[in-house]
Amino acid sequence: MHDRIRRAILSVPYGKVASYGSVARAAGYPGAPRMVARVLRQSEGLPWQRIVGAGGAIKCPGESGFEQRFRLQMEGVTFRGRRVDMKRHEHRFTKPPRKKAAESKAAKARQTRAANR
DNA sequence: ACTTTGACTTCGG
DNA sequence: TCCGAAGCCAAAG
Repeated sequence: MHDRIRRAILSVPYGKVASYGSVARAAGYPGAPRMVARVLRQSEGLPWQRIVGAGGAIKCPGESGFEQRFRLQMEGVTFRGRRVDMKRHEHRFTKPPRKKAAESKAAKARQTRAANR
């Protein structure tokens, strides 16, 4: 399961961010955002700075939070006060490791809607 | 085997 | 906008 989460995190492109919840869902574990955080701490070599709290909030405590913010800005991510400007940098997952007809249909509908919007 | 804890989320006040 | 309570999952103690 760590792998799924890890891959989901790695799939977040440079200059974009994703919420713990999003990553969890994308990995196939909706309702387990806390594990995402756990993986981020244990596993090395991950773009941890791209993972933020719901609404773009920096959840890392102390210095880490400051560093995260700095790194994101380095990637061109803009901030709206204390949070990331999700309107521009929120990454939308596409659930790669999922292949059920119903789900891909739903995903497609979602993307269509997003495109229209 | 039980309780505590955490880089979370959502809902109310 | 900020703070607290409840829900939730897995790893540690």
